[in-house]
Amino acid sequence: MTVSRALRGVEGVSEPKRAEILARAKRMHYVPDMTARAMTVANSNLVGIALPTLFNDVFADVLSGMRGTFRSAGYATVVETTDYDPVTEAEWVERLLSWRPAGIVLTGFDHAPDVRRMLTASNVPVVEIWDWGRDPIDLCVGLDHHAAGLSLGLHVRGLGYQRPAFIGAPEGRDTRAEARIAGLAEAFGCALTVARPAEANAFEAGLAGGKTLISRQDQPDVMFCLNDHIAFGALMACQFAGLRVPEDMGVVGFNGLPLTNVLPVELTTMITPRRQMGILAARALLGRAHGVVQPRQQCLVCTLVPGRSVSPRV
Amino acid sequence: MTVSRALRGVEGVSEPKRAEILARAKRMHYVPDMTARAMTVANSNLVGIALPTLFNDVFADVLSGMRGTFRSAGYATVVETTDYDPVTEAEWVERLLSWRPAGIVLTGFDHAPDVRRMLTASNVPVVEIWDWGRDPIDLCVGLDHHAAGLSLGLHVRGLGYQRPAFIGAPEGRDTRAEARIAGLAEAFGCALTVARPAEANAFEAGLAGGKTLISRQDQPDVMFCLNDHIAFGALMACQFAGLRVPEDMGVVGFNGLPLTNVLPVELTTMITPRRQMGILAARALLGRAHGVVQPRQQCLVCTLVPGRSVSPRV
DNA sequence: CTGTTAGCGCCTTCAG
DNA sequence: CTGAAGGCGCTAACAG
Repeated sequence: MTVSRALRGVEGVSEPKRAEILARAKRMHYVPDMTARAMTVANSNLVGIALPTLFNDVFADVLSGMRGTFRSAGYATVVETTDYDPVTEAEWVERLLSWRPAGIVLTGFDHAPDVRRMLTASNVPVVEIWDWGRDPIDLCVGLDHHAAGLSLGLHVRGLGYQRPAFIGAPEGRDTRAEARIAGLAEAFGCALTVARPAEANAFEAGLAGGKTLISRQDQPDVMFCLNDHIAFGALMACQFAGLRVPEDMGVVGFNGLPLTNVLPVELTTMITPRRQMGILAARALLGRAHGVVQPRQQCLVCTLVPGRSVSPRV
Repeated sequence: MTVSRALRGVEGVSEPKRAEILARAKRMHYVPDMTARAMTVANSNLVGIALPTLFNDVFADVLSGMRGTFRSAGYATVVETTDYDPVTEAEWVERLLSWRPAGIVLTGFDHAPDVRRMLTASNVPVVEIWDWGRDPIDLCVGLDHHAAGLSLGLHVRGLGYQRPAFIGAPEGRDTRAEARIAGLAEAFGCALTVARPAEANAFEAGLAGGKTLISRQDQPDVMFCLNDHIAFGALMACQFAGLRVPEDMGVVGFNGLPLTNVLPVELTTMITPRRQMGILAARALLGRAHGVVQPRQQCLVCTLVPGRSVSPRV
């Protein structure tokens, strides 16, 4: 018992004894058993995180922020990628719950029906990230994608563009895109032509989507892209088609990744506070786990970055 | 006890009873407690994976392959990123061991001194990936980076290039680069000019490194890059400097990412079997955990992809 | 096929 | 400040 106290750094052990215990533990390479500890305290220091994908650096940034915060608070993180599939997510949540996690982070609001029930029943703190504005299971730290679309749309429309198009992901794979498209449509006062290339890789999807849109009868004059990777592919599609950017075609990205600092044409995009979102989500979860009342929803601001990939129309 | 057997799907429960148990468990939202199970069997179904980074899609590919294999075998994965820091890795290994993992995957051979001792003492199966050819802790599934460098070097030298340079990561951040550089040097029979830009982001590092090399007195005639992202940055540096690729400057990447299918100049690169490496590493670990004897080292082959970013010199 | 016994390693509670 | 008792939820081993 004294050993347990000493190793945990709890009050109530004399200094000499504590020192001796620590020394011996080190000498015999003693490793405490977290599974046993988790069982007695009925609550581990594990946090589960479900992200749609780790490709393209976007959620890798979010994760990086979260992980740093959790780690310095002494929590271990278990990451799963769902590939935007609610069923995968639900299965993972179920398995994760059996580990008695201290908290769970999910991406977006689109979950399998069971998930909400399982989570509320389990009474584990939950944070939903990235999306914002709908009814969260517990807490939410995200972005207003509709507002982001609206803001981008107003900026670009103000430059004189009139025939907006959107390059996104395959149907149902990312509902944030729908909110963004709605915001853009509101800004332009018209529906957008939407390309949903099937390519799994974002660069290739951008290239394919760009080609599709360029070859349309009613060629758009600006292509909004789901993310910067797709925007790069779209830029290349313009180049291959002999279209000048921004004179013949505008291109707009999303996320403000470092990639955009290296492109041949300075990309108009919107910086998403990914790392900060991770940090705030982690803090919210930790606060919640420690019984501190948290705001139910936090909406982070995005920053428009005007580049040369759109310019005033004549 | 019968419940335990039924829920685990073990032999020796009558069909009606099993059905009833499953139904009741479902109805009452019963979730088995993995911490308790892990404690009794003294071995969880958790696999720990340490990767240097999840940015740039390279290790995300490896991870994707591993995860699929582990998942279908019923194992959960815990991923940590070390940012190429052996100390971070060591701390993580220590924490992980307290969860009694079924296995551990590490990247490369450069570990803190403690790590090897802790792992051999713990008797947990270990696979080291990505690198190859040194003395593994337990098992190894990787690439021969020296051979890859040699092969790329011979190809490019055969085209008539004579002044090779390399754009890599900051000192000590990636020892695989050293092996690759050595292979290149062997192919060219001369030392390479090496740029180690400090930029954290690979695209920006490539741009900065390319600029540095281009502005040198003894300008190289070909730039080998640590990875395709850096190669893209280097391509942009050439474009900004008014150098034609491949006429004035050759550029060579590494990894064969989808990105290379979208570049303005078809990039000469080397495909690394990342996903396959993940799958094989996972299989090796699972086999080991089930007592099947595994080859101590597996070396996967890379595939040279000749592109137009280097061409025969006149 | 079903159930009983015992113990995994730790921590809460309560006595010295 | 230190230790003894008991139990967390599960399963291996052993009866019935």
